[in-house]
Amino acid sequence: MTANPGLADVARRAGVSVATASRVLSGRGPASPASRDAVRRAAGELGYVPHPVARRLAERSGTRIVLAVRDERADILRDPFVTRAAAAMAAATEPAGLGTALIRLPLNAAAELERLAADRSVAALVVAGHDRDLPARLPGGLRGRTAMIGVGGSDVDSAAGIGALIQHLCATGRRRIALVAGPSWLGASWAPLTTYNRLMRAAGLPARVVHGDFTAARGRDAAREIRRRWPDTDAIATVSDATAVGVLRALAADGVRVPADIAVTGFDDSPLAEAVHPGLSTATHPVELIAVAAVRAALGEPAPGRLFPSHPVIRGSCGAA
Amino acid sequence: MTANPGLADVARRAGVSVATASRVLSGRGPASPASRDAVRRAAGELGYVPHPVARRLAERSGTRIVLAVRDERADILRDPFVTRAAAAMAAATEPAGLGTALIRLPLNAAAELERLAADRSVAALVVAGHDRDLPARLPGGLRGRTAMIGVGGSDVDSAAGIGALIQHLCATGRRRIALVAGPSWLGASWAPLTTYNRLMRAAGLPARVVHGDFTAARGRDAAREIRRRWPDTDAIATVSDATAVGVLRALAADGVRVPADIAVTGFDDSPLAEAVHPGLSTATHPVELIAVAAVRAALGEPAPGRLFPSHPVIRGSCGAA
DNA sequence: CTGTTAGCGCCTTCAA
DNA sequence: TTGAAGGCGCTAACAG
Repeated sequence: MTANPGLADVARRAGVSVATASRVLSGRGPASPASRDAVRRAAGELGYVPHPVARRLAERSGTRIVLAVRDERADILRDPFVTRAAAAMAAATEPAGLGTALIRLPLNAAAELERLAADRSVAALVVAGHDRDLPARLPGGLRGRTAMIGVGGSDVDSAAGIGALIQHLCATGRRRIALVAGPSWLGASWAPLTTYNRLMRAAGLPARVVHGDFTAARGRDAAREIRRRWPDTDAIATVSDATAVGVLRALAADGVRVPADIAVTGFDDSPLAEAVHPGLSTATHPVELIAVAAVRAALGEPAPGRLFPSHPVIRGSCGAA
Repeated sequence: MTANPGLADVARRAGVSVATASRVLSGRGPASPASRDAVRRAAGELGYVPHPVARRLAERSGTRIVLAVRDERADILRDPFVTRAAAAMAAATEPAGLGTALIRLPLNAAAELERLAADRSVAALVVAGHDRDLPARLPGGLRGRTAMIGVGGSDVDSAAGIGALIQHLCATGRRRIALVAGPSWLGASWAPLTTYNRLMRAAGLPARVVHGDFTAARGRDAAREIRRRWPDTDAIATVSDATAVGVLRALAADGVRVPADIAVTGFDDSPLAEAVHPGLSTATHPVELIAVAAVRAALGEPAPGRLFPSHPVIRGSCGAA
């Protein structure tokens, strides 16, 4: 077996020029059915495999997608949400001959953004955990090849998912429902919060909100704060499984029965949800679909959608009172 | 601001040829101190950023590392271990201008391996979850640029980590210690198992082994099997947190107290371990370090090591009897 | 619709 | 130690 056949070999065997072979194989320019067939057949017979790197160089398009996670925490790249998204992107970029790179972007990182914009190996950028005004501060060179995960980009319909859980709580007799919301600076916190407020108002129930941060530690504190401020609370909804786990731990430690005394719900449907006892009622978070949609959007391909459904998963933590 | 400066611009400004500029900036060929300085300065003043894609094309080296996970389960790419490893690799490849791609490799996947070998965008391959004989079946083109994660490659010192947990069990008075080992076909199952056997023999204790598969469901069944076969068991060690969680669930459901009646240990120090109640004693699994070492090894760079330490993390699940 | 001709930006022999 | 020249493999104008 000789070295890898190149486009020239295919063209020669098909009796056409390299330009025509290129057009056929890359699916861009025009080509007659006849030469189309000839090229395809020749490529097949030769076992031709295009060289993605050469292709990308010629079309000046870069060979990798960078997932930039905006967060101040140094260990954010180990966060389960981030690893799931990065892995999904790495899987999604494989068939295209591309790769995925992962980077943390401190909130104030203009220099890093400039560097990414100047790096011609970057085909596209996907940003997660952004605030509202990031798009405006994006270097010009990145515009048109950047997609967002979260508010304003590919996102989970957290309002629907958490809304369904809250309605389930109402339907099963809970009347004093508190919410551990997300951090107020994060855009993603807004939808669940307004949904909660709307549902409480519609049902004539009081709104009881404290803010969390997606950690179990804060969930613990939040649970205690809620019980101190509103002792008759009979349900605690949260916006992340990790937070809900913290709530469960605090309630168990304080001798509160779940779900008999207080029902608890999470969000994400992570492995945690079915590991704890009682099983945590939660709602799904299709991170993989979202990540893939963001990749396609960033590459300028038709994306399969922007808002992905979240389905409630009912387990023991919000059973009958 | 003009377009991105190229090597030619740098060379012109430094008063040397592009060849010399290339030698200096790529750090390969010889170069006199004088031209070295001139080139470096020119590059700095121009804000020169090399084009990784062009460079890789010229040196025929590929632009991405592929992580291939060998498993029959279609959803293996969502496994927390896999996502952690993929994310770590995506982070590790970023500074080099490379990317990471993720792919599942069925056990019998010669064709896929051939495809990877023929794909010139693949700089290197990292294989996880392999069996012993994979290296021998690797296509020739992949040899020299493939690294393994697990037995025979970059791995966690699971024998030490799990050994420490078992010794802790012994030291705290456990005498009937069972092990839920890994699947027998997996090379990684061997080290913990032999360590367990050795420790039991040394302590004059009976060996009680059943096989698991890293799932909670199997952990449940394994716990029941153990209690049926050896009713006086007072500790159950496992080789994964997920399995241990299944064990905990089964014991709780059957009215067995942990740790009073039976102590339980896991492995991985995953988020599950501190979410469950009682907290799961486990040992750390430095997946990130392992993944990075595998990347370096696959790229032919000096790797920081092959066997990474695992430290026990003691929580409530193996407290005093 | 097709072929010719330049690149894409860098590396690397080779002779000097 | 240096420079000139020829790739790396493919795409993209531009005539035909």
